Amino acid sequence: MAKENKSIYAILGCLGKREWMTGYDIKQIMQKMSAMYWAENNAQIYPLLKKLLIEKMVELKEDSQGPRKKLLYKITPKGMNHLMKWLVKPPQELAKHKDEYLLKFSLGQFLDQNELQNHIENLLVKVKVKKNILIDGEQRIRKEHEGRKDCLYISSIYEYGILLSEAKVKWCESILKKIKNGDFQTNENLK
Amino acid sequence: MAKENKSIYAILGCLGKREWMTGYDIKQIMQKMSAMYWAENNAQIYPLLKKLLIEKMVELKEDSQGPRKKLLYKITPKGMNHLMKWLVKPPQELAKHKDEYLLKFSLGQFLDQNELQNHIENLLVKVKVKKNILIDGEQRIRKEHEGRKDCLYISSIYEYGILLSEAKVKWCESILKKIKNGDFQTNENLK
DNA sequence: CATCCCATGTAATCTGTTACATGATTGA
DNA sequence: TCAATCATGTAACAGATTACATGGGATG
Repeated sequence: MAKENKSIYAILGCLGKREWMTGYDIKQIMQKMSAMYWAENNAQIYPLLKKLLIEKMVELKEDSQGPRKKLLYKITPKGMNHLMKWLVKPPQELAKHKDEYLLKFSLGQFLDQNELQNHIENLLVKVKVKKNILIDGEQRIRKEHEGRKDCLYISSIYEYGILLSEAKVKWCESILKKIKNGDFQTNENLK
Repeated sequence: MAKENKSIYAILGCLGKREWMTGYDIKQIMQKMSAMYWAENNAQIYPLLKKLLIEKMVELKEDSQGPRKKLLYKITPKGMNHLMKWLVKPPQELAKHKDEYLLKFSLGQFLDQNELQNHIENLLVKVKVKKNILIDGEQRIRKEHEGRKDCLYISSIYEYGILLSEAKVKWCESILKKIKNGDFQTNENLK
């Protein structure tokens, strides 16, 4: 059985929340979500919008009023129905990912101790930066989305990212302690 | 600039740790790693091994001794050098992922309260199961890999997975509390 | 005698990324 | 007037997934 393309649900979901959005609007939203749980780029969004239009999941309105031409999309009842059917089904899998940091770390025996330490310090910095971005983002969402139906959902997703970042910080710090303690077998000769 | 295919480093990394492995052996290892940070399936491994062979990053030995023919690969100095060059470079990005649970959760306003609750309970169960698998896995690694250079690396990666699982459990539980408290705006009419 | 594991692979399809092309408006 | 942002898109390529094909050996 062909796997369903979940990207279309991400797009339909955006359109379910707000009517008459452009492909560009959707891309902007996706970009914000991408930090947390979903990424989509415009080489996917525009063709998928066309596909959804052909399947009558969305409808199109051209806006020539404003200064420039915009293509505005709205979800149809058929599209909403399609979204809902998928939404109520239990998700199939936990998120899988390819993590370059962990791949390199798993091969740490081939690195010098200071190279290994650099990688983890580098990761720690990035995770801390991301955590702060998420903390700010959550504050912003609480204000901007106040009163909106999805406010608590979105801020909860930020909360999720923050909790995970904290766990990662904890891990990095414990690893750094072990590295400095010389616990890891590294490669100080070859190369 | 074309993005480098990191899958080849995952394969070279496996071969860097142990000589004369078959494609099947590599696949088995990848399968274990996939729970944590890297997934690769055999439709990628076999063609990549051939590519690596052509590029003289690995060498091949055919084993006809045993009951069935095996193709055994070993990393070459050139391959090792290629691996090392990549390994010392700072990783470029934090892991991105598409998380179906979070996507559905972000659209929770379209679900009934009990459907929303089901999704999170479902996630909580899976995360707890995964956490226990990782705890067992870490124990096993500590024994099986004892004395091996990568023992602490691999067990640390399990530790990473465990810490993240714990953070997820914490999140699910706090969300469930809020759902039961009726904090989330859900859709009890439509559909 | 069936099923699972070992072992190697391919074809077709789907998904994702990069780079590019185009051009208007806004703000410093 | 220059850069950033708004806005829509495509081509080419890279990567991943599914399903299939093949067949020996071991276990029950």
